[in-house]
Amino acid sequence: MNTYSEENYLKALFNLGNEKGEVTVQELSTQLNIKSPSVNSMIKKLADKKLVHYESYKPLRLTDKGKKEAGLIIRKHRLTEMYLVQKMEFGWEQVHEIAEQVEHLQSPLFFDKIDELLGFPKLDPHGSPIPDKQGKVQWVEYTKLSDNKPGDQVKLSAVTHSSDEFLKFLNARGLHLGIMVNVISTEPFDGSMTVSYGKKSRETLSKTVTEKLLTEKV
Amino acid sequence: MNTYSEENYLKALFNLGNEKGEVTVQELSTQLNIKSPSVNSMIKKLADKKLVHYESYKPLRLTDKGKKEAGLIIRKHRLTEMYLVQKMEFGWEQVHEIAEQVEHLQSPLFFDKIDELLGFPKLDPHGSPIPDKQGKVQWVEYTKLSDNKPGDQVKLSAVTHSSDEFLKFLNARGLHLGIMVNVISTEPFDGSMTVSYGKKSRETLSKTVTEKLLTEKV
DNA sequence: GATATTATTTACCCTTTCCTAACTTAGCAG
DNA sequence: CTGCTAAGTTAGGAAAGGGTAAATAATATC
Repeated sequence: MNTYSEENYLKALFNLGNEKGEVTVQELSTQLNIKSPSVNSMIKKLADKKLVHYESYKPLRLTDKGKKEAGLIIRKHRLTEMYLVQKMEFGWEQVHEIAEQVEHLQSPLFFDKIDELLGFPKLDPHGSPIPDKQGKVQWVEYTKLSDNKPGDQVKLSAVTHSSDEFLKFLNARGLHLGIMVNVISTEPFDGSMTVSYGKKSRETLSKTVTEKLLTEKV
Repeated sequence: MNTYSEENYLKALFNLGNEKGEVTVQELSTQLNIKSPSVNSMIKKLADKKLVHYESYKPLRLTDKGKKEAGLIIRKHRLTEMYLVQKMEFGWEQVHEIAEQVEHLQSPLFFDKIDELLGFPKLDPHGSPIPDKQGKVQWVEYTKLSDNKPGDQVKLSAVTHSSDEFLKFLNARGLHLGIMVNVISTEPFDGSMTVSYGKKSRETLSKTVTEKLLTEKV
């Protein structure tokens, strides 16, 4: 079994991995708020446990074993978030912090029950896929809102960040998952985008926001 | 805030305390499965934090501050157990282990919500009182089943141990909280007791069992 | 009251996971 | 190709929370 700290490293490696699954020591250090020498030594420990591919001065990559274990932690995190929203009346902006703690609980019984009570959900409240019991993630193809063109009509399906502030920002503007968004225009200068949705006929969103929103064509 | 380990010490001190609230190093050591020198040094740390009264070679006692913090941990434990049984379809014999972990979560929001969803319960699934938000326990006066006399009719209201094996033993015999029990006879030799309840007209229980069952006169 | 036993404490050590300071390597600018 | 910079690494150390072995205090027994 992995320690609390090891689990956090695995999760961060999983979340930070680019297309190739590569992560630098520095990125990990920033994400975890742990200085790089400490990260370095923990990575060696994870490499000993065959969870991470490690070569000096090369980017880090999870092994298949590491990916699986990370996936299982993320599964617990996302199942928890879904349970908190669906069964305990929490808002989608409140659940991340609680799930950060609950994900470390060791009780298959507990998470199986959550899964069952939720009817084996495939997505969490932020639209992220819930890994299966083998830790495998079923990737869904989404397009960033920022990559859409004027005239496009898309469904808001997921967000890539779930910080309290960002989700409150969306709440305040009536932006929730499932809503249809029409792209009216884009501003080449700063990448901002003017859209309409629900009762809003004109709303301008900065690129910082639109690139964190994932959409599907309908 | 206290660490995970400190919380376990506080809880154990609370649970082991006799009428005077006294606990020996050895009792703590046994309960926590930690050798006494380690217990001794942790106790000094807790004494520095004003959570425990400590004098060399004297029994240990929680301070008022210590009692309060222990009470709040036990509150989280018992609320969790109640939630697991009432809202998640777990059996009363399954919830202790999960609650041992959940009790360490830091999220007032989460536990307040549980409390609310349960309708502010006063007792957990084993009949133990749930401390209030100040960590205060409302003691209820129960009599051990073993202290009753032949002819007594009592209600089974609580158990003093919640190990999986003991609760399964009770389940197997149809003994659940709230059931009425009639004392038929007691055996002076080994302290065993013959009782009737529900559909059972004769059932003999060892003293080991009857002294773990708490009853009320009706 | 002396001695034997048990409980508690002290001294010292180990592992985990973090840190800072100093060094090394890789990659880029000129 | 040389040297600079940034990223990564090594060395050494601290705090937390465990452990063993040995010393000391309290308690029980004769």
